[in-house]
Amino acid sequence: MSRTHNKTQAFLAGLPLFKELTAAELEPIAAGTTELHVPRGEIIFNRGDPCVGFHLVVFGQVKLAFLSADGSEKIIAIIGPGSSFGEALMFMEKPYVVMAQTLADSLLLHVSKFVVFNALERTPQFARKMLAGLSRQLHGLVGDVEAYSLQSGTQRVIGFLLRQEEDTGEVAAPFVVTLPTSKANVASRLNVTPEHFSRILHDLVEAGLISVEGRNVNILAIERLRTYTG
Amino acid sequence: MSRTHNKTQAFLAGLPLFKELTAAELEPIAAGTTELHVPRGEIIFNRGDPCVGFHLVVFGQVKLAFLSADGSEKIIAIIGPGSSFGEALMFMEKPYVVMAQTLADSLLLHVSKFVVFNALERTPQFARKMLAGLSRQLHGLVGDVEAYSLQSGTQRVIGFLLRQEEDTGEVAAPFVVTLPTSKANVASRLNVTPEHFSRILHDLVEAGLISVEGRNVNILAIERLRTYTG
DNA sequence: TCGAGTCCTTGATGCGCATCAAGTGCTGCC
DNA sequence: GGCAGCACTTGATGCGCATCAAGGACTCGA
Repeated sequence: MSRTHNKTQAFLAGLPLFKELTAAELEPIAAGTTELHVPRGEIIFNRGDPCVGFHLVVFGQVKLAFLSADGSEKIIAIIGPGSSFGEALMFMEKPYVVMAQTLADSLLLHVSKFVVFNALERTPQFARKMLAGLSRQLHGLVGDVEAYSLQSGTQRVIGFLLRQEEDTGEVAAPFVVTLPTSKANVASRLNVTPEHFSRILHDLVEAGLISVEGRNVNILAIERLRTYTG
Repeated sequence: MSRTHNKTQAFLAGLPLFKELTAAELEPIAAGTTELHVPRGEIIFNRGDPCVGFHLVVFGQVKLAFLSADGSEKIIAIIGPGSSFGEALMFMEKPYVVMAQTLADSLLLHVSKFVVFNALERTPQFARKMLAGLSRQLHGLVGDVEAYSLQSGTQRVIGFLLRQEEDTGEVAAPFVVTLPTSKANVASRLNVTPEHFSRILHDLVEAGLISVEGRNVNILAIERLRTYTG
């Protein structure tokens, strides 16, 4: 076992996905895993590229997006440390349908399809974890579809702000939410234009529900925010 | 083994999901499976109901939808024979986020969480199949998100018509596509109002690309349809 | 200290689509 | 045969949001 594998294995062992595996089970997985140091703005894969494994974010930030015919793009997910992406296509033997690009200098792990499939044969807990991971992603997408279909842009923005709060474990207003990336990126993630996003924030400020300083959003009246319709 | 289990087991054995399992592996799964004869219009589960297994459609048709605050609904999937639904929530230990309702008299199988988890422990091929199934659903939803974000209503309708053609294995125009359910339901699935859907079909007829007779849509010029923008 | 680049805001205009409101045609049922 | 009820269409109107077009505001490097 090389030194690199040791380090990789230590990374893997810390992730929820591999938590319950023994060192002996983890070792072959680490052997099929490569570290990727990717500077900000680099493309990890494009739509149409073949998928030979899946990715994990150790640190940094990655966006998943598709490109429209006219060159503009739509972000469908922003992936942070501890999360993975690209599993689904690995199990379908299909090329990627979205592109992935770093939003910040990042350390990624790429786990090859081969060792994943081997691990599935041997360790049922790993299969359960993978199933749980895919299920979570599916659940998230269902939520997105619901938001896109049933809610206005304003409601999606409010929902996003409130979810950030949940994630950071805050309980009562006032408190600060920091946008995970630029406003333009968040806007794309929420399926509105940057201009519209700006106007929505403006309206929420006018209504006395939030205040904004750069990427920091102060939640001033969380209950009124929850019930705000515009 | 009861007679009912025998029949259930025969159903299961015919499904892709269980194709590679031996009779001995299938038997306990059949034992945890119940047949549901559900008349058209019946609700199978509601948002918020606990999830204790997943469903398979043997024959009939099921819609998955969420309800908006004002009582209207948005269909996110129309499930036909051989397909399953509700797996993701089973693996997440969360209540349903959508409701399911039959669009036609249907025969469903409900496979309990318990036997699924047991089968996962024992048979890796089954885990692979489940992973593939979830991946396919994820892939479909990503496609939906792309369509909602990047395409117009007209493009979604055209995409839908062309996909029906793929599914039925047709190759060259002219040929007939039959809508899987009422126009209002298809419209909801495509995230447009029934009125708008009607106008879109009207436009396509005017452009000489299709003709419509009830639920049958004649594709007259498939290539021009592919490139039509409005 | 200037200019250039990024990121964001603000305003004017218009399109896509929903909404509201009547129809029309069909099927079934007494 | 006539009426009820559903599925669909057609028309008028308006809202939500994109688009196009200029600005600010901040950071950086020379």
